[in-house]
Amino acid sequence: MAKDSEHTFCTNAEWLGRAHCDKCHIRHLMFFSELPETAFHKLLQPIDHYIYPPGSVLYEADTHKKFIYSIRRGMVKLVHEAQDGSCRIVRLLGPGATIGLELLEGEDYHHTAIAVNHVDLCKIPVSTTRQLQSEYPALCKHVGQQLQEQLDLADQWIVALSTGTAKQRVAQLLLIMEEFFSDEEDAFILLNREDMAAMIGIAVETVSRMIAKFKRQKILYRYKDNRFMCNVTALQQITRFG
Amino acid sequence: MAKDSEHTFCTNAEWLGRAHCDKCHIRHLMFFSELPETAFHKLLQPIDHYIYPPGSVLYEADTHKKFIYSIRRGMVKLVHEAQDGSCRIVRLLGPGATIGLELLEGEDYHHTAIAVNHVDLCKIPVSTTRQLQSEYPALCKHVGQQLQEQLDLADQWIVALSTGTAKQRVAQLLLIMEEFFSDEEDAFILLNREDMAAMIGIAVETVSRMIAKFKRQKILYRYKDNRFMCNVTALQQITRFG
DNA sequence: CGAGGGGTTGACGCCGATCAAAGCTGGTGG
DNA sequence: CCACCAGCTTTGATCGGCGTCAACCCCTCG
Repeated sequence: MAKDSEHTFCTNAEWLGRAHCDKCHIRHLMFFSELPETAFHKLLQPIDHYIYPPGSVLYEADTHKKFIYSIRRGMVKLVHEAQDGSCRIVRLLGPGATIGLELLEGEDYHHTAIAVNHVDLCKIPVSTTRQLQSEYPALCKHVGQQLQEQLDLADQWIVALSTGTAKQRVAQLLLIMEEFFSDEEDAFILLNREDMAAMIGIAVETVSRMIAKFKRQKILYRYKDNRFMCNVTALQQITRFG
Repeated sequence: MAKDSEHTFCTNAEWLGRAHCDKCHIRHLMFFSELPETAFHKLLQPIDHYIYPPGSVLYEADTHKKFIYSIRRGMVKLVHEAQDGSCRIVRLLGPGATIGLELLEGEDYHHTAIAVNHVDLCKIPVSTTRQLQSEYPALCKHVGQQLQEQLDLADQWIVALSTGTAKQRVAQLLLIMEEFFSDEEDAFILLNREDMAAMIGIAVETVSRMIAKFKRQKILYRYKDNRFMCNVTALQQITRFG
């Protein structure tokens, strides 16, 4: 088996071990969903499985490491930082999403990827991806699907989160959290104000005001711990009429 | 050769005739750039070549026609219209871009596509694309490239055109026009105020004010006809410091 | 010549950015 | 166990930018 040149084993707290894609119980929604089990028997580079704590930087924009990540659990934000230090979140991704796919076309990452939650993911060398792509054309189709999904998300970001009044945008954001990131009990984790502000492009204080108001109006309410629920129809009204 | 069931020949003013992809002099930048000439000898459905006048609707969101378009000349805007009638332009595409690729994954178009200019394009049936994809895996890679490019554009849209003050956004928009849509003389066509407003999400009057101010400051000036040039460094200053 | 559409400019009011200060909460150490 | 602190959230006060409405200009076309 090839040597892993980047990590010293056993001293990396985040490293959980080699991924066993052929036995992965959630492979149906992961990056290699279409491949047969035998595909993983002759990989030149290992696929590793990590857990990162909140705030971890998975990779930075304009660097050229050589890994694609498939998210198993948790949320990752893709961030663009302007030269003046301010930053804008351009995407928020969860289980099943693949990030770093731009390495298949170009040299370096297009965003900085940061763990929002505790994030559980598989780290796949680009070379492995290329190898599997050439052997299994179905993987190309899956790459296309991933890209199309992210394109749709980006478009939604423009239309829903970058248009309208602050109130409307916050409402849209909550609807998105509820739709894409709610757990089996239909509750979702409320991001901190800074992240929300960076998503919709308004000031932190304004986000806080809107969220506080929604809480007072019981449109948004704590369910358990840090998990919240919201009145979807009320929020939809707001997105339409302000 | 298969019948063209949609168009009555010779009565359609926009129809220019069958495309001859194997002889196309700009094929290197079109959708089928990687395919050998022989690939086009056994197509089940024809590929047609059209010119549409400005304002033509190529397709509408949420309809399910079955064509992908490869742009040869001119500009196409992808529009999302909200339920209240307002609309937002999420992408502006030029020669070499392919639109309608979402049909490869789903049933219907995700945007309304409208010609900005006189637009010259090839209309490719989805079935033909699938057929060629299965025969030539290289086409899959090209689809991936197209999607990645559009994803990068969408991200740029979020970061550059949906962030900052009105002045900064207009400056960013001009820089984008100059970078991506300038002709061989480095001049570009100035869009009308309504389109610009729909791109950056601000009021028409505000766009007008900014453009007028830039003209007065000679940061933007008419070159010939409706073609303009701009002072790039001045605009870059503005995007940074307002 | 008049009508109509797009662009420009002015006046006004409101939304939201900014600065500042005061709660709240979780973590640390005495 | 409580005091204290740091970081996050909330709230208030103020001011500027921008949306809105309206008038006017300019050009094209009938």
